[in-house]
Formats: sequence, structure tokens, C-alpha cells
Amino acid sequence: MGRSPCCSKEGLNRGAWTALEDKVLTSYIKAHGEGKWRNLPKRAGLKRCGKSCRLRWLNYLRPDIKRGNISGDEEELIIRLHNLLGNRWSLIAGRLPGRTDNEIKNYWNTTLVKKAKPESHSGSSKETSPAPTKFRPRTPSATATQPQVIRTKATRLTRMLVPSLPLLIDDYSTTTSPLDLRVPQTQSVSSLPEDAANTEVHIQGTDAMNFGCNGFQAAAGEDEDAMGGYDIPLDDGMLNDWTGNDNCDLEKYGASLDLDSLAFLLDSDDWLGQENSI
DNA sequence: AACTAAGACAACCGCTTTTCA
DNA sequence: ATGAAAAGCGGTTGTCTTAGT
Repeated sequence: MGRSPCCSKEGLNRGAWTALEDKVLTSYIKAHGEGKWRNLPKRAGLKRCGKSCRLRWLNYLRPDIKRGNISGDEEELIIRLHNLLGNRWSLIAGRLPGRTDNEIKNYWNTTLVKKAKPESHSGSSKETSPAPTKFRPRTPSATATQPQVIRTKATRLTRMLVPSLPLLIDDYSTTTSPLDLRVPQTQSVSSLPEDAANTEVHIQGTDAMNFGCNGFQAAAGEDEDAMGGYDIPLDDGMLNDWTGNDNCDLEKYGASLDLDSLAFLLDSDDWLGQENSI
């Protein structure tokens, strides 16, 4: 249909990259920086699609990438993040420095899916992103017991919703799920109504990890009204942090969730067992 | 030694989202 | 406000390697 191809495929190299191509691409990006992928091949003298160049750079040539030897901790974190996020590989990769989404995806599909399956039911985020064909559950009933995984599709939020249920919990171990994040009593948040100081925050319909960065539940779209609660405009800083990818300052908002470590995910022994209660 | 199946992973494809003129 | 281009993402496929027979 109407969609034009990302590039003309005539005369382009395909398949595995050669050392020379890698060198050319690396040199070009070092000299000119990333971006402009569509024009890059022509400028660099590569007979490759821009998309292919981007993928090669992001997944293999970037200097900060560490390959292979995924540690036990990383493996465990991947499993837990997958339970939390589903097949949001880029988000998962974002919590594992030096790892790429493609690597994690492959590692999951070849190794972890077997380990995680008994407990997690694959944690597939939803019907639209099932496990790859060869690992797909054989029976449709498998989906019936799948945990409800947070839809983590990045959604820019302009408002946040803090439900009005007051709770007095600041200990993750007592929460009903790892997604129940508590705003500590001691925190001071200018935009919070006074009586919302101890407010249970549910993640719903948005990127849970991004949420974690901002420290509050951000109600996306139609969920907003259904929740009932405090409707709070997000300030600029929170909006700037909305992707949760870097430098987000949780302390600023008084939340104790640390995206670097996500320690609570690793420390919560019963986390895998709790997922079904989400 | 030859063949086959399974594992592992690089790369591609098509769609969605974001950016920008 | 809108549409096209660019970038990003996740699913899938292709190919190479390794283990088993």
C-alpha cells in the first residue's frame, strides 16, 4: 500500500556485515555523529540501508556495548523486568547498561523463556506481542492464566493521577505487588494535596518504569476518570523525565525507587509469586 | 564421517511514534 | 494543524555453529 520503503533496496548489500563495512560505519559515526540514518549510507559510502546501519551501530558497534556473558544478576533482572513490562525489550535493555534490546530479546527467546515459563507464563505483554512462533504456547488456554502485564507503551503524559485512597505503607515487602509504590510520609510534594501525603500509587496504563522515574502514577487517557482521585498537572521537570531513561531524580519527588538498581525487584523474593495478583 | 536437529544470534521487515517543516 | 520524513520498536527469519545419532 501507500507506504514507501525506507530506502531503495537495489544494489544494496544485505546479510552479515563485513569488517570493512563495520570500520567504515564506525569511522563515519565517530566523525559525524549519530543520526540522519537515511542519508548516512550514501555519505559514508556504504551500500546498506540506513536502517541497517542504525541497527548495526546500536547493537554491535557502539563503544559502550558489552556483549555476551550475561550474569546471573542480569538474567534475574531480565526475567523480573519481563514479568513487569512484557516484551518491551528496549525498556528492559534500558535498565541493563551496555545491553541492547536485540541481545536481550534473543537471550530471552533462546534461554530465559524456558526458565521463566513455569512461573511467569512467559509474561507476554498482551495478545499482540506473543512469544516467537517456535516458543508460543501450544494451547490457547495458556493466555487465560497470564498475568496482567502493564502496558508500557510510552505515552507522553501531561497529567498525573493520585488516587484518593490513603495508605500508610512504605515497605515494599508488604505491598501486594511490586507496582504498588508508596509515597513516603516524609516526602514533600508541592503539587500534592495535603491529604494525599500517604497515597498509594498504582501504575496503570502507562510505562511502569517511566512511572517509577517520576515517582507518581501518571494516569493515561481513559483511565484517568475511572480511577477517581487527585488530578495533578505535571510540572516541567517531571515531563522532561517522562521517558525515565536517564538522570531522572527520584529523590526530587521523594520516591525511593532507583532505576539503576531496581533493587527491589531483585530483593523481593516473592515477586514472581505476586505477579498474578496484579 | 555424514547427516540432522536444536541452539544461538545477527539481520531484516513492517508497523508505530516522534520530529520537524 | 498537518503531512512527510526520520527514528524507534518488536516480531520474525536466515544462517551459522554445535551436539547428538
